[in-house]
Amino acid sequence: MDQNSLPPIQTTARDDAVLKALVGFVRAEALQPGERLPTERILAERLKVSRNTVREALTRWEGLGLVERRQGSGTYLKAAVSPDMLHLPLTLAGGNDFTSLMQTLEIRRALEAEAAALCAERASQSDIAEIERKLDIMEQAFRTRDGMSSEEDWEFHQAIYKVSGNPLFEQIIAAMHELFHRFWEHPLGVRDFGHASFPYHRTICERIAARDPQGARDEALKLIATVEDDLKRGAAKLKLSSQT
Amino acid sequence: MDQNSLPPIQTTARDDAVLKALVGFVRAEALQPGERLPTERILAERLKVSRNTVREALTRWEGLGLVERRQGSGTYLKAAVSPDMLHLPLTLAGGNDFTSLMQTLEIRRALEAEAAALCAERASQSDIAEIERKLDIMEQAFRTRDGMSSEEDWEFHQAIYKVSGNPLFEQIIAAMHELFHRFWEHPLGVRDFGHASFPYHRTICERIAARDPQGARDEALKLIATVEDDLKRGAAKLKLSSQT
DNA sequence: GTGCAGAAATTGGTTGGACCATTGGACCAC
DNA sequence: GTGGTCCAATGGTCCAACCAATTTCTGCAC
Repeated sequence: MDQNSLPPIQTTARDDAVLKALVGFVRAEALQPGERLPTERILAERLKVSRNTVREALTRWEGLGLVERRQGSGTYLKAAVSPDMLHLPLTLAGGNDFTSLMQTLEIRRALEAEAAALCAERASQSDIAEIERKLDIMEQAFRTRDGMSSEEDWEFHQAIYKVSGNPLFEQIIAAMHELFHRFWEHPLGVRDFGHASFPYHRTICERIAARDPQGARDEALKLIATVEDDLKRGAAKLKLSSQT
Repeated sequence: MDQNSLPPIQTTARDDAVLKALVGFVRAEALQPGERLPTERILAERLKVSRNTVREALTRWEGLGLVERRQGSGTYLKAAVSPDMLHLPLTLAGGNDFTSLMQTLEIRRALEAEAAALCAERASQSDIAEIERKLDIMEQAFRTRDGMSSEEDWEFHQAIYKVSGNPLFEQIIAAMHELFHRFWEHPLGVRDFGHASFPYHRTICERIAARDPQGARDEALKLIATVEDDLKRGAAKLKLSSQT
């Protein structure tokens, strides 16, 4: 027998019920990110549950980054919600060391290559034009400021993920990106970090425009490889300076 | 001005303080995953905070999958904790249609191949032995029950992710796995779903044992390709039957 | 002693009510 | 307008119970 055919009854699921009701409310009211939710006291009254229960439910959502609570002000929606969301709490033990950063790059290497290949397969003419536009903006910023620009660089990559047709790429890589940059002010002291990756943005774009999935994949791999090299150089430098 | 030079002050941080103390406790007692934490009442007393505050803190950890609460039994550690853990909750919008399932497979294809390759590079002799053991169990189950066994199959794959040395692989692929199986009782009516993937488990294992990253990658790609084929066959069948 | 049903203790889940700290707007003096 | 004070609204914390699920103990039948 399929054990899923008889799910365990949920006699106690107050928090989840509250969240479910809240999803319904958000959708019914068409609340957008940034807007304010009802106060805890009102929710408790409306849903006929204790305010404490409401708080536990909201604490869950807060931990998931779906809402933000501001004492004295209210609770605000931070992201879109839908009934069939899947929450994936990524936990990276070890934090700010070299290993963790390298791990985010391993994930990104795999996904970046796949996204570039899919993009090359599926891009329409207008898609390609848009990617080239982002590339121009990025190269412009690079020359003007004589260095990689996180902002414009990121937008170029996002354009690729978008054209890949699979929103999961953007979501997951964005998570890796944030994980990476959370420890990235300039802790590793590599001044020209990212410089080496610059030329590969154009080559990726060219392979996509040529509808060459394998070529796009290869160029994406080269790009990530340069970032990995930068990271290793930074780590070596750090190790050296901490051994004095 | 760097806007980071003047971060907002944190006047209240009771929950975080509780979690910080709890991290210290877990490390001091060298608690392993599976072991039980002190009861909420004891924690409240020891930390001189309300039980409510303790509960909010634990709710956070529960949402992050670090801890599991069982009414009447206790609160149990589910994963290793460290002071400098990094959490990034990722929420994926799920869908139950063919496209969504295909998208999870695209992600999995990229990650599965990379994980297999890394595994082939990094596996020790004992790692290989462990993977072969899981493979034997899976094949045994396959022959006994004459069909793919989700449970044993999944354990085999997990063994590979583990040996890859990067916990993110397991975390992300597990999410894709759940997303996939959430709408998978047998909705597509493909009886022998998964049969075609069977032989590739052994070939992957062989390439890993031979320390052949590229070979392992190729076999992993073939495995995912069979699943994609099954999915497409199921979708075609479904389309046909719904057109009657 | 063994085995098992039922009582008792333990533990997380929920409730209601109270008070504190922060916020943001209203109002006022200048 | 500027700056200050006051005040109501809101999230944060606390307390003291009680409920519900689980575990442990107890005592009886055998």
